[in-house]
Amino acid sequence: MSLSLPCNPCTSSPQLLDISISANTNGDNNGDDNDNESSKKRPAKPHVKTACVNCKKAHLACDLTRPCKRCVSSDKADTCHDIQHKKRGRPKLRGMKPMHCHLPSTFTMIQSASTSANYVQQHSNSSNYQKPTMTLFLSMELCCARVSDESFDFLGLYPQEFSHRSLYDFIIPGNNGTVSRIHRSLLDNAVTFSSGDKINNDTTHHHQQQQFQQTSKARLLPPTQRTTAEMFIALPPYQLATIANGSLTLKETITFITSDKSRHQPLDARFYLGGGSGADLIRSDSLHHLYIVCILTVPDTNASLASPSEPQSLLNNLSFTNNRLDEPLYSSSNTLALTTASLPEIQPIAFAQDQLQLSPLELESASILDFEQNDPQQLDMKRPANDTTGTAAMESTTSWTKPYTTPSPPPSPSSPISLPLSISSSPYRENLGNATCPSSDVSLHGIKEVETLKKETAEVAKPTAAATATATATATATATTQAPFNSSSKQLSSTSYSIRHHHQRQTHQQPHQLYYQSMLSSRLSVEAQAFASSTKMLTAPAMSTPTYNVTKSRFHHRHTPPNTQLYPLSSPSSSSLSSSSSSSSSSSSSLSSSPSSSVCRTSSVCHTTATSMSSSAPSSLYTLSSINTKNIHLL
DNA sequence: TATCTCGGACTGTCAACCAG
DNA sequence: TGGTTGACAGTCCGAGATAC
Repeated sequence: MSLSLPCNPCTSSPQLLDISISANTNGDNNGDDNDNESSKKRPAKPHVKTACVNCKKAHLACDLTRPCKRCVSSDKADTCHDIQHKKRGRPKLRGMKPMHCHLPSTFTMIQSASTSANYVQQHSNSSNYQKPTMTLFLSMELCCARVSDESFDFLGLYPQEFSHRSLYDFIIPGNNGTVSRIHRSLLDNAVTFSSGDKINNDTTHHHQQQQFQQTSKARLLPPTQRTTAEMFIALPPYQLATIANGSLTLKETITFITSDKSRHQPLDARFYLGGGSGADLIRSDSLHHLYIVCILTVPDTNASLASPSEPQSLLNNLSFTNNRLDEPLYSSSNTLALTTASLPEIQPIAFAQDQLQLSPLELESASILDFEQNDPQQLDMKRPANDTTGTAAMESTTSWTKPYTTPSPPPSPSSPISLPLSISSSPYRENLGNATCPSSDVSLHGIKEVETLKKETAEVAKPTAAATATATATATATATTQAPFNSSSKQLSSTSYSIRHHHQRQTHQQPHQLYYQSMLSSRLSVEAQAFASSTKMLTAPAMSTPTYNVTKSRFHHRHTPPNTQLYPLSSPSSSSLSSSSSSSSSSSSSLSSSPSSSVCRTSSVCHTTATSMSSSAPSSLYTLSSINTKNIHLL
């Protein structure tokens, strides 16, 4: 008769493990006549406290070692790691907790503590206003690596519930496009920032600008941090929240799905590239440290009415005080010292938003325009200042501030917020064209300066673009390709088109598209998946995932349609997931599906990056078969 | 035959509830 | 306050499916 020993966590210790096993052995020896009973009852083998991701996926026994024996035997040692568990036990009654109550949490406390270190508390009385913020640290694939405790207050979801899952899982399907575009913008921001690692600080401003233009070019983004990266756990939140040198900050109101799936919660979201682990967009060798930070706040109707004369935080390092994240980032008085003419030296000029490029993303690309047109006040982009890693070139940006798109009424002429600097500074914004500029909160002065800058940039761009047709994306391309969308630049259209088409023939790809090809996660946006599928990795750079020998794969036989060339990202879905897949993304379905199993599968996909998938073919089997790519086949 | 998938049993954890 | 209950999450057995 076997002994049914409780699987106490203490049994994880080797000593107790041995005791329990021996007890079981004794029990079996004493009662071998009850085979039927013993066969029904579980053996007393204690469960490990945490199974590795591979064993969990396979529903197989794991052990305490890492890599576990099973992973070693199955050649999956490189992907053998623990996953973050959800909170066990009966959940607290969610209805008992008032929404958005600001309970002290470790995360918040740490973040608050960071205020003194990384934030500038410009006005003392602003500290009286405490607004809870929810922070998400995401991989460059928008998979959640770490989430602050406020997730429960905001969405009724525990931080663990975000683990390794895509951000798309938590937003309404209608916002997929918005998030996708933000994602794309961040990727472009990362990929097309100046590749000139060294800019001579002694050069004159004009020379510096030219040098910046010349040294700027598209570059390849190396494999970045996965959601399981140690840094997400090891680094304190305030450090992770540090913005990467050169990153843009994108603001958008995104509607999230709460724990009560029938209820949605709109939140103001700010996205920027995280530099807490040393990522610096100026230094190409640090790009693999990149990740994405998303800060969420509850939309504040009063914020839009905030008077510019109210105490506002100065955009310094992180550009705002963390307890004022909900506020529009009005510039402080010293913002006026900045002029658009000074912007190019620090802006990521190598944006190539070739809107009319005849790529598979044509419609999506054009939607960038819609993005702003449809809701011009939603997108907020500001120049970041940086943290301690700021270079000399970026030091001039430390006072960058940018309150641009808030629902607030246009500032008064006496307001220090007279110039929407981010518009002129951001090539992304520039790319949107004047038609995309919100009319309500942009002063004429600002528009004129924007157009002046565009013209200047375009003039510099023309010869450069013609000479560098082989470049994937350049700032000059930005200046030319945005022309069709810019009514004020029509005089450049003809030239721009010729240059653009020539450029298009050479590359066909934008920076973020290169990234889509390199970071082959099913949790990427539909756009990314579609692009990676359509381009079939033919032009993928050196960082591309090694091709997977699908001839050994089961799903190749199961699911591969005729004449379909398989690539990791575009691998067909498994039969188990195909039923729940949707064209928008697999995210929505996974959220609404059954808890444990679906989460398990979802997280497994999130773990899958180019590196993991390329690690070994057998280990890719599961992932590949789990990827939902129903929409891929529709392309 | 080997390997993989996955339903579901079993068990741990924890908040809510309740009796003393 | 301590015990009980219930809800939920994690582990992994084992049956069935699939590949070779």
